[in-house]
Amino acid sequence: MTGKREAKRDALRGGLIDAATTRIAENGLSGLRARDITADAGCALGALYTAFDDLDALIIEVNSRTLRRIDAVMSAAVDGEINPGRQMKRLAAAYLDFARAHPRLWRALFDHALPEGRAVPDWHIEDQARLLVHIVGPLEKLQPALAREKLRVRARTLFAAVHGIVSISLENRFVGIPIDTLDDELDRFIDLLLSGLTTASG
Amino acid sequence: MTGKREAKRDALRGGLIDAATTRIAENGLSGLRARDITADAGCALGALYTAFDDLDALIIEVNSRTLRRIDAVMSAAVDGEINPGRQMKRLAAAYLDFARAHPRLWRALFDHALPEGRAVPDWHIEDQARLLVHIVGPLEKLQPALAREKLRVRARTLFAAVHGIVSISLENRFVGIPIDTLDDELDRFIDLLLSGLTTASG
DNA sequence: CCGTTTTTTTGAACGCCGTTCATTTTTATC
DNA sequence: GATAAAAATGAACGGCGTTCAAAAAAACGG
Repeated sequence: MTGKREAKRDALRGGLIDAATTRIAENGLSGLRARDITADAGCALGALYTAFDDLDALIIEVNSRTLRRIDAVMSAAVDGEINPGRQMKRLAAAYLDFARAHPRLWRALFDHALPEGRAVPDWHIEDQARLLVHIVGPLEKLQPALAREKLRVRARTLFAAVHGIVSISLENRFVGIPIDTLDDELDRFIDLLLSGLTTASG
Repeated sequence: MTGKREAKRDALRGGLIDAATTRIAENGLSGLRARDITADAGCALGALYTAFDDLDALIIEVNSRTLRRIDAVMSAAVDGEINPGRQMKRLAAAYLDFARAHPRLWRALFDHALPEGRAVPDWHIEDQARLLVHIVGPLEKLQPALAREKLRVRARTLFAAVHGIVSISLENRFVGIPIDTLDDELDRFIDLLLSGLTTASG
């Protein structure tokens, strides 16, 4: 029974991730406290540091889960749609929907920054990069001439643009948009991009 | 000499804003400490709280200054250029340039969030909104049919899109772009928007 | 099963942070 | 220059992430 200890350790890690996820979803990243998480998870304060290097490492786990959830809704969004333009629109709408449904988990993805020197683990960068694959699909149908690497960069640019719109809207920066016109506004914006993508050569 | 006290108070406020600005520019918002600021400004720790409600209020002052600086470079960017499309490109380039030249001050604008309940002062919202005016100018030449309110919303959307691209690039999210291709990539993106803006009716 | 060793868990304690407030120092008034 | 009003001071407070000596649990040999 060597696996007994491993299982216990994994259960502890899972419980802590669950507790942290709930706390972030309810109070946001800035309201996250190690003492609250461990109390919710039913373990001692110090236990957190036996399961993770520090609070940042735990947050990265939560964010990784969130990215996988977004990955799933984006996959579902394009399912059954062949037209690349409409795929783009569905992807943007799915992203907006997720952000609106889980604003604090979604914000935690971008609010969390490691202290000065430390680097984000490669596997978590990979979690992020996976989202771009959804954009690359329709994009290469719209711009078949684009080379592989250019395609990745362009996909990131388009994702970033949509993210910026969703982000600044949900944060209510620069005077708020009525929330129900946001869907339309984003849809119009994708139209704008598609119009450019189909006429320009890249 | 009733104004003596006011002058001293203003000098203290100014010194603290200067010190905080330098600290943020060098170490970022997360490395900002009340004790460092007051030491740099040559006053006691408690003095900060006689000049400002709290650290957040001081940060808002720094951010307000930064917004005015961005406002200035955006004004300068369109100066002498009449073509609205080229104005758009210059505005985007100016924004990117500022962000790249002062990354930590620029990031502080978006990283700083007040604790749960508290609202951003109206005058600071106004500082933010002023940036959008620069976009509204060329945009209404490109889409004269757009109504006043729609114009403001659309300007915000375009700003947000550009901001998202700059933001995600400078933070090196989703695998980094070679930094020298970022200018090109942003320029291409504005081309895409312009192509859409001039063909679509909005 | 028990005694012994090894591993894991625990939570009091540490150092650092923003903020406060009794005290001291400076400024204003007569 | 004496007195009153205002402002500046920095030690002290409560709360935070993190550590670590001590306690508890698990593993092992007989």
